[in-house]
Amino acid sequence: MGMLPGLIGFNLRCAHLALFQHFSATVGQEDITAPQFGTLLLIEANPGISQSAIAGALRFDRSTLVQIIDRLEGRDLVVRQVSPKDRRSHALRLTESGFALLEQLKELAISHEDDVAGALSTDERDQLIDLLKKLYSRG
Amino acid sequence: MGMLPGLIGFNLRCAHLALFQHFSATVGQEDITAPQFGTLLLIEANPGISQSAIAGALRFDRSTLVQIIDRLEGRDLVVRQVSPKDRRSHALRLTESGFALLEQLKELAISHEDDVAGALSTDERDQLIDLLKKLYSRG
DNA sequence: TATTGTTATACTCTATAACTATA
DNA sequence: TATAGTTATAGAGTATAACAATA
Repeated sequence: MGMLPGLIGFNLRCAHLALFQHFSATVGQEDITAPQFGTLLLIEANPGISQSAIAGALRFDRSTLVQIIDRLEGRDLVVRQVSPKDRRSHALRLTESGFALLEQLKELAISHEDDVAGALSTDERDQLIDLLKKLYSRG
Repeated sequence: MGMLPGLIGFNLRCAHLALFQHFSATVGQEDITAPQFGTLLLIEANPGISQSAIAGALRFDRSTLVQIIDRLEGRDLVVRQVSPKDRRSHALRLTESGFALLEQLKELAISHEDDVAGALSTDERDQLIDLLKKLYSRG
């Protein structure tokens, strides 16, 4: 395998691929992608949040958020309301079905998480998250 | 941010994104993507390797390898030879320019690696790779 | 029958650039 | 002049399905 197994990038790629596939097979049963799931969580935690704020938090372009919200709104999980404070921006909220689905998704996500972290102890899991945060929290 | 910061998947995604962008800005100067780089390394380490073997090692579909090799062959970095052992398969080898470019790429990759791992100690770096391997080496 | 590579095709994810409405 | 969102478009990355040649 040459130098590949010693590179952070290669191992990150493999892990990301494996997790992504497992996510699709579990949480994805409900036809939700990881960016969509993250968006729903942010709206739940911050009712009335704007598209740009989500884009900033998830490190996406504004135009990418348009498409994510389009799909979620098309499925009646999210509504765009005109913000009373700034009429350029949209205040996003979960619908009833949005809340209901998100509850299911969170349960699926937890069992997905437990499943993929099955090979790790609790300490190792915390360590891993810590190291990953260090990796992307600067630069 | 809701439950996001506590999820392995979210942190893996952010780290992967950050590394991918850094890779593009450094190793990618030579118009080489991560899968192309991995492919070149595998061919160098295993002259005469087949497309399917690479696909297996990198966890890609066979049809994806066709396109990767197409691009590398189009740039005269790799050649497809008919395998003497199994005339269905292609024995892949680096060209002179392939070898030359790969030398440059390896240097770039090492400094890319040092750069992104700058926030980590040597121990932490080894730990991270170890934990990532555990994550994808089963299931 | 099974496997290697190929083709044609399509889908997802993401971004860029130009636009509008509002600030 | 700057910002929020939108549109149209494009590119990268990857996969599926059907096919030819070979095993």
